[in-house]
Amino acid sequence: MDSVEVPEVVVLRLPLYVRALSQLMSESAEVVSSQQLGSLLQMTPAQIRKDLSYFGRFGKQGRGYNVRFLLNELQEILGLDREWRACLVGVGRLGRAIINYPGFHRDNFRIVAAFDGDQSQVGNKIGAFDVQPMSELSETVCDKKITIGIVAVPAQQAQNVINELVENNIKGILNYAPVAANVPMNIVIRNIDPVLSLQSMTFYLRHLT
Amino acid sequence: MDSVEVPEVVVLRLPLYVRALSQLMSESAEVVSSQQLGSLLQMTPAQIRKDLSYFGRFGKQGRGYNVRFLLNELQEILGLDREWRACLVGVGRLGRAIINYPGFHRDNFRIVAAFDGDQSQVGNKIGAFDVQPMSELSETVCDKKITIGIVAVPAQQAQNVINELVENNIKGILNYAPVAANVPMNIVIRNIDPVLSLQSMTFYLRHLT
DNA sequence: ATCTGTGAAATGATTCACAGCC
DNA sequence: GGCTGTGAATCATTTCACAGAT
Repeated sequence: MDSVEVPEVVVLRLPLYVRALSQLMSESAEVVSSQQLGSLLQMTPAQIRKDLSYFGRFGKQGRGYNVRFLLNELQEILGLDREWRACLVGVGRLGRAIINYPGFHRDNFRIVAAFDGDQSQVGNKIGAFDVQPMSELSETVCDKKITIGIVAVPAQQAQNVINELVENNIKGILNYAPVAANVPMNIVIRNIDPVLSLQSMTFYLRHLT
Repeated sequence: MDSVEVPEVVVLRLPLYVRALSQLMSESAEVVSSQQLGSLLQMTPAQIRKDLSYFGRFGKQGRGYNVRFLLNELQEILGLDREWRACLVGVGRLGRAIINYPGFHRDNFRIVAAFDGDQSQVGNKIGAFDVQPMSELSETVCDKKITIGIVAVPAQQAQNVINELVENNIKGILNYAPVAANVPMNIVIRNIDPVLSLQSMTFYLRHLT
């Protein structure tokens, strides 16, 4: 219940459980043990049980967890039982790819507006909607009940864009720009940075060939 | 030196240091303290010093770290002092976006081949090269000295594709498919999954509106 | 017999705090 | 005065191991 004392690492793992449970649902599994879930996700059963125990007692001793029930509970805990609306900032190649990526939509994250600081992009049609100028951010965020901003601008502009988003009432930021952006403590930011992933990977590969 | 006992969290942070140092270089900074680096990256100076101490003594007491020198050392530690070649598997929308993403190339990661299991994609031109059938994987990996595989296929096919990559001598995998893939212990895998990021974000946002 | 939920123990990561050097 | 490098202390996370439920 008291989300303040749930370790962040635990929260980061909950979506993995949601995904595994969704898969089990689609396979018509009715019950799953922490053991099975663990081997599906390559984690120890103890960790799964401990993680879940932060939020309640969802299992039955001797049996395991009801798949549908646990999935529902976790979705509610994560706030996934509703639609989330996001705006995209930056409609270059990356931004366009993000808009067209069907994965967000499938999981109830809807991109409902697109902005760009570049005048030459403004007014262009991208998918279903027009690219808007940043000056319309405030109004659109309010009108369309947007809570999440997706940042797909060049590194140099990212911090400014993020500042603008925060000033205009955006609460969560998914940042694709390769920068360690600064945000106020009450804002949640997540960075997507494949180059960083590769650069830590090569540490382990460097002695090959 | 002995990379086995460097904690993985530390390795994951090194690329952040590399990036910050690159930026400092471009601003012609010559020296930087753990303090300054920390405020740039929002980390404690102690953590930075401790992280670096796993690999050597790079700083000068009373002064700090020479930017160029530290950058070079870290790049060498991470194996970034050479080019890494990767192949892409899956040339759908996501795959095409990945090929066109200039960020990899800028940091010396080169995508040098593209594959797709779908016959109708094979032979199409994507950027500079032809889409190849999976049957040519083995030969191409060998000929072009590819060590990294980038997976951009639908979730359902991902594990199979990853298995094929591993069987064909790929040592590192950057996986964009939303699955918890299984790989042998000697293979390094990194997952890029923006939906997971959003789903853990909403935990903190769920009580808004 | 099987599996959860959970305190306690063990392990791991971060931060402190200071000696030593510039 | 300022800063690094690092043991020691603190704090966080994972794993163990078992009582209790089915």
